[in-house]
Amino acid sequence: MRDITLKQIAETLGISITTVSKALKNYPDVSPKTRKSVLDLATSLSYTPNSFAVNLRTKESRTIGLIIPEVVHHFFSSVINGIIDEAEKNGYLVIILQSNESLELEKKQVELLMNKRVDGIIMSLSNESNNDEHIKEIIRKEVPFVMFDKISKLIPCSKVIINDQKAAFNAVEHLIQKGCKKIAHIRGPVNPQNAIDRFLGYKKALEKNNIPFDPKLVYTCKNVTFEEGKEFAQQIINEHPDVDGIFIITDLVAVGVLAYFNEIQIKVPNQIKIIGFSNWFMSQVITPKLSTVDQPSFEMGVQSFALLLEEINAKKEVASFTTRTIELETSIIERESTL
Amino acid sequence: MRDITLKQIAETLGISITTVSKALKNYPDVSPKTRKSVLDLATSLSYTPNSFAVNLRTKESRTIGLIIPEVVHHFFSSVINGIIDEAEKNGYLVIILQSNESLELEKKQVELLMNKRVDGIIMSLSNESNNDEHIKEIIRKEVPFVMFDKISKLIPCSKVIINDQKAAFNAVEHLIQKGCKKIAHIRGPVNPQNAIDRFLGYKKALEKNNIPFDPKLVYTCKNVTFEEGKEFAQQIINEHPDVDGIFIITDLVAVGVLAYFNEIQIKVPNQIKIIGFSNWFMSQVITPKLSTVDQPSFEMGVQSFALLLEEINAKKEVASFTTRTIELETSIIERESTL
DNA sequence: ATCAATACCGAAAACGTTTTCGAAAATACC
DNA sequence: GGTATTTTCGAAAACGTTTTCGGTATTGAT
Repeated sequence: MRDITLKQIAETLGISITTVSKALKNYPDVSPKTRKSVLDLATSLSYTPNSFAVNLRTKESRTIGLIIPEVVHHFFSSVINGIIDEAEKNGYLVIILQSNESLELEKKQVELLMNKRVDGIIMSLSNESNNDEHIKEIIRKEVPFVMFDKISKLIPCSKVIINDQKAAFNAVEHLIQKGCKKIAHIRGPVNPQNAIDRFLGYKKALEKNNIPFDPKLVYTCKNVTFEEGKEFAQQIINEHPDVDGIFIITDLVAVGVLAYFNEIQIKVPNQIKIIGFSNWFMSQVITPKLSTVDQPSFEMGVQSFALLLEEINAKKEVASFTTRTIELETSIIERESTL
Repeated sequence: MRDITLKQIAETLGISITTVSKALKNYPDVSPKTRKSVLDLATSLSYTPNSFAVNLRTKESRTIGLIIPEVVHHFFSSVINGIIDEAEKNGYLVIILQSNESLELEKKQVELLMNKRVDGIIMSLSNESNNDEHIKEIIRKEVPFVMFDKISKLIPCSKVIINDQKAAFNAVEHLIQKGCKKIAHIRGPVNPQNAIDRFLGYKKALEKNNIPFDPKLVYTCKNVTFEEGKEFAQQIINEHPDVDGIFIITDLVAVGVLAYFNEIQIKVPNQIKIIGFSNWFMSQVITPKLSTVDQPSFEMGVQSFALLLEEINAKKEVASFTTRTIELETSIIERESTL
């Protein structure tokens, strides 16, 4: 039971391959009669074009690549969701690869996708990424390319981001409005731009409200885990027992902090107020419910693909294309941990 | 700056395309000298074969398709992780599609992947799936096919599963050993085999321990959500205030139950003991920590791909292939909610 | 020097599609 | 009926690779 090809249809109908192809693609120069007979036979044989041949001929695969640090992560899986959805609506499929936060692997994955000749690549940088060569290679080969969330400002490409600095600023001001006087910050790793920006937002909010900035109150995550949250919570309590508010890089870590405070019976929000980041599903399920910054992850995926598609289409029509940066809105979600 | 092709290498070297191709693929009938010159030029031009052409010629894409109900789900994203990892180790890429628990969409996704001519398909059924025609079509077209977790017993294909019935049996016996006398069950939807099996395991454990089975103590989820957990928890307390143990289809719902009990100050595990299913990350983070059944999701992904690869290779060598079913071990994880 | 065996190379077909361009057939116009 | 125009069709090239098979060129043996 071999696959149906144009040739077979052409032979059984006694016409040429050309005409069959044209009939199926609604070319104007084929008579209604032959078109109908082709269409009828094609559907009755349930013909589907050989995508390998189509790819070769048209030089496009209608497939895009997505590289993210990790799949098992609420934020990223939610972005994946948005990308897959939007891609499918436009007839594109998505190949997903992980960098596991490793620069080496990230490079390899980029290469893999280029060799696969995907029509475009969407990517969020790994924390290790401080080297841009492999990214620049994408641009140089003129493969449509969009970055989201963890971006590099040095790369000229379309981007979908949030304003991390502003969002962090608002989060910390929220703590201040709730009466916090001495606010610690558990920040993300050194490299990623969004960890830097959130830290800067924290600092600015303090400055604007005349709270002295104390670098000793800033704790830096290495792996951004639940366990790190617990450890830093302990450190903070030991080193600065008078801290009354903590702004934390992401909900997962914040939940670790809450867990430790629950253990040693420190009352949140009475004694210490806590605000996280990302609006992870879990933050509304933990006790006390975690205040956080909502990050529109699904929408980020949708917009990322939309931007990529723009670039893909521009490339096809050999039209000029100027990269764009879309900044999505965030909002403070007030729950029990800052009440 | 066009792509490098065999032809270009051949021309600059003044030899034939054939020889270039053979040199690159280590055919024996090319002299060491020409091989070296080809290899040198190829690397210096950083030649990579055009995968579209290779696909067409070899009739394989080294790409597989994966269809799951939803990406944003701890269990599935973890399986994805296993599949992607194992696939990549073997030189395969993974296209991911969601069925959103809809039969209609599931059918469409299967069709998409077949038209794309992926080398194989891995799938977990949606809850709506009671019709098998689209699945049988995969088998009929002899596309290598593996199902995991939510399978259909009627389809003759390789499968990776856990023994849901046994796992549920053990979970309920765990409750009994901890002293529970009246155990309720929040079960999954009607169709999926694993919801049925877990229910049967619950029933058997009661029987074996001479606890009368009461259908009124069984609550059936529609959407398997956190909210449903809260609702059913309320119902159980109202309708059967003397229930002292609950076995719940999955951790997400169990966390909903815990949340409700926390709200109305019912003590877990003192007043009611609770055991979930899946060992979702969150279950060890909530208070009280949730006892649960560990389901090796990553390993499920790994094994699923391994089985698929076996079938793909058998097909390539036109070797016979008999489908296999791998049953992975589960284990009870005892935490605070059943202490 | 002759013959056989081996080493090395390339022509060509094939994978299945898309698209250009010219030719043939049908229709229109006078 | 002859010419001009429009419809309709198909030959052929192209996309870039893999692989078969036959053909030289080279080596070795005698």
